[in-house]
Amino acid sequence: MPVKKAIVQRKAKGEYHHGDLKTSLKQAALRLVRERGPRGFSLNEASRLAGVSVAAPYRHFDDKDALLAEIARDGYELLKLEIYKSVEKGGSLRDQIIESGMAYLRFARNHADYFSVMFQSGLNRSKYPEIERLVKAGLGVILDLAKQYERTPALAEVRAVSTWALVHGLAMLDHDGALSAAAGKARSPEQLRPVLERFVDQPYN
Amino acid sequence: MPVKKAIVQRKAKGEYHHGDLKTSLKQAALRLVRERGPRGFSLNEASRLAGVSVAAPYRHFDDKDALLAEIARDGYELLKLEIYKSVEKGGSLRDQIIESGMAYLRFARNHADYFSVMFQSGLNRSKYPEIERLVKAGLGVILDLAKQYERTPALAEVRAVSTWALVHGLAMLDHDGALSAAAGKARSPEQLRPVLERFVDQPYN
DNA sequence: CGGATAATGTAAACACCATTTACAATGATT
DNA sequence: AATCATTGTAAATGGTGTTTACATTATCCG
Repeated sequence: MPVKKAIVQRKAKGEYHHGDLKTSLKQAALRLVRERGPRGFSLNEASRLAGVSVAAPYRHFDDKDALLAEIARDGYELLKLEIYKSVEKGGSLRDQIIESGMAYLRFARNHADYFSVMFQSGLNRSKYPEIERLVKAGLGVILDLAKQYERTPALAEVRAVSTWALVHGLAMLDHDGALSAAAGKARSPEQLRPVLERFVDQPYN
Repeated sequence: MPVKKAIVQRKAKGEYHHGDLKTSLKQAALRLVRERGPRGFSLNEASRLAGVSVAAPYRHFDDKDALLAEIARDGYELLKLEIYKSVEKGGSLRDQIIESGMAYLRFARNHADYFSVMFQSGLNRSKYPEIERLVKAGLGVILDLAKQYERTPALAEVRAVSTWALVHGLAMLDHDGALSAAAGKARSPEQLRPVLERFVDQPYN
């Protein structure tokens, strides 16, 4: 019979060890980001949420940035998975491209907390090579699709870069409400599908 | 004969008043952002750079966020100016659209510090209506161009949103080095011009 | 099994930071 | 010249990131 789970697993009262402090800290951080924005997160408060002293996190992370970076990494991995899933769902090449873009847009919506940490926390990504690696791998997927879609490598590169930028830009603008603010109405990711379709369907001559 | 200007105007030794503390603080903040990233800025250090006590900033800004917000506002205004300039430079409608996009890309490069504060500082923009207003005005420009460029309002909206997103996405990816990292070589904004041209030249049927 | 050792926690301390308060110096106005 | 708003200071408060020395627990090896 499992103990009732809090949103963030706290250390049990009489215990000395927490059990899974690392993931608890990440959850706590994400919760703080969700509630107070990408800058509203402090290690101390996360420690408190996990029921642990303020020095405990340093057994699991070099410093605050390292915790943030690991969350970002988790986010990139999550995003990668969702994109893979949507590509593997098959369909025509064109549909694969569109679906992977839609997966990106849905990710920005459904995991706004991760998205904030990934793109708005001001993290120095170059200090964390594993993240760089994931970003490049992400572009690799897009580039592969584009190469099949276009006749020449040069066209493929243009196609890949612009598709990536368009999707990322849409996700960004959507993420901080610029789109719905501009339109004066709420927008679901699905409503952006035509934008993506039009873009993908246009030939590069 | 003007006094030799430091990068950030410091208070003169014997003086009690600074003279232009407000802009000095903004310059100091921008410098810190430039040198240490969007999170590497503290009011205390900015005060020190301006040669003033840590309480002085509060005569000019409600709090730290208000200073950040004002810098962001300056950035939006600067961007607006550059876009206006490039639109007014004339040329065909198509060229106006492309040139305003290029102005955006150049801005992200030449004013990376402002760009960071505007889009990566995690500022709560909804708390600062003047910024919201500027963002909407920016979209207004794009929407106007798109309306002239397309036959129907619906097409114009799609055109406007996707153009905005593409340009913003390119600027973002360029800003944090994702593009050059992916290509394995440096990229100048000019090298992105073909991406923009192809996009604008594609008809929406 | 039991003891050594690694892993994981705590408490206390440090320097820094954002912000407030009471007060001082200066500038502007009548 | 007296008055009052503006703009600065010093000192204090409570929060933060991080380190250090020490305590507890888990793990591994004889």
